[in-house]
Amino acid sequence: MAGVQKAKREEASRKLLEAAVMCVEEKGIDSLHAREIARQAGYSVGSVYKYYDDLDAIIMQVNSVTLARLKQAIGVAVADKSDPLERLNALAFAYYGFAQANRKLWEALFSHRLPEGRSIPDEHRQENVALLAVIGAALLELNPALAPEELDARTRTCFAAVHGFVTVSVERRFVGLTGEAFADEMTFLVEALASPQARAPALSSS
Amino acid sequence: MAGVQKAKREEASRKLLEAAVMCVEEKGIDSLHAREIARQAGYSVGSVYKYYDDLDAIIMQVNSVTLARLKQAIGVAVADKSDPLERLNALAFAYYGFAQANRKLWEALFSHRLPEGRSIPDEHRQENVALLAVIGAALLELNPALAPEELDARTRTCFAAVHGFVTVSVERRFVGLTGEAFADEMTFLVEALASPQARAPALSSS
DNA sequence: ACAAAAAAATGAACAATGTTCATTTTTGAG
DNA sequence: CTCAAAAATGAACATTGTTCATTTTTTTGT
Repeated sequence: MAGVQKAKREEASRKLLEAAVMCVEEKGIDSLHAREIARQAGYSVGSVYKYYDDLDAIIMQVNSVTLARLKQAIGVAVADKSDPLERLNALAFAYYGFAQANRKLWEALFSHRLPEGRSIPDEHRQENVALLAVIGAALLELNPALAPEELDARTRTCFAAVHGFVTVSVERRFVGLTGEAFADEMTFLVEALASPQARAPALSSS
Repeated sequence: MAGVQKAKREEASRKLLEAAVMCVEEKGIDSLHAREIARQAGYSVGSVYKYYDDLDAIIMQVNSVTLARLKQAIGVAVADKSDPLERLNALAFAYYGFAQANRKLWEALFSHRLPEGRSIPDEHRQENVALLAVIGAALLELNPALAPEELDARTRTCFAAVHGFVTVSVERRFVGLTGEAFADEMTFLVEALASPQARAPALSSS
């Protein structure tokens, strides 16, 4: 019966990761503890460290799961939109909807800072690039004259601005906006960002 | 010699807070430890808990200090600008400059989530209101037709969008923009947000 | 000025948690 | 079937937040 070891390895790391995701979903990243992960997965503490270097490594994997789910949610939201502005709007609302519906996972994704030396794994960067590509494509449609570097910069700007808007809304750091006002503002933001060429010329008064 | 106790109390809580601020500045919020605060302040661990309920309480105080400094920096940057758009731009760049120059304090300000039950102290909200007032005033000048609630919502939107742009840039979560491209994008963002009335009418398609 | 009470300060102790590793249990190869 | 390799365990250690009995300092009443 060869192959049992491999199966065990895979099952263990999978179950541990699933348990970690559940922990974060339920109690937030600050309550993610090795012993609790082990307990929920049905293993002992030691096994956690057999499959993951440390808790930071697990958090990164949890964040990968979150990113995959986000990508999925966004893909669905954008799928049937042919108009680029409409697509950007759908994207922004999907982003917000995901953050709202997966608050703790989403917070973990953006609030976790890794210790001094380590940097974000390429896998994460790649996931983000995929997300940015959707924005970039829509912006280019709306704005065919943009040079590649400009498009790239603008894409990041748009993402960052919407990300900030969503963050402030979701985390309720300040008084949040009510449903309708929120939607109006989000739409305003997206339109303001999306179509710079439609703007009146800048004021000449210095 | 009455009054020694009061002086001691004040000195102790001040020194402890100063030590905490230094700890965060140097090593970041995740390395803020009660024993280290006590050591740097010249007290024992117990005294930390005599003057502050727990580390969360200290972090809040540290964040208050940061907010005060931010307010100061912004006030200076905005002081001599009479043109509202120029003022908004200066505000945004000052915000970024502060975040960049006080990275760890700034990260502590926005990455610290308090445990489930507790909420942000009114003092913090007030500090933020002061910041938002500067934005609101400029927006109103640019856009006198805005009703109070609209102005309020728009103010928060503008703050949140710039905040997001600054956050993404400062935290280098994705590839950051270089100096000049950054400044261009920031200016674009501020202008796009500031003058909605100058925009072309929304597309009627759909 | 002195003694007792109140306040300030201490640091040992406890609990929770990240992490390691010697030991035990399970699996694979010959 | 035997034994080496892998998987799994859980005791043990270090760090850290937090508490509290004890000690030191200050105030108050006489």
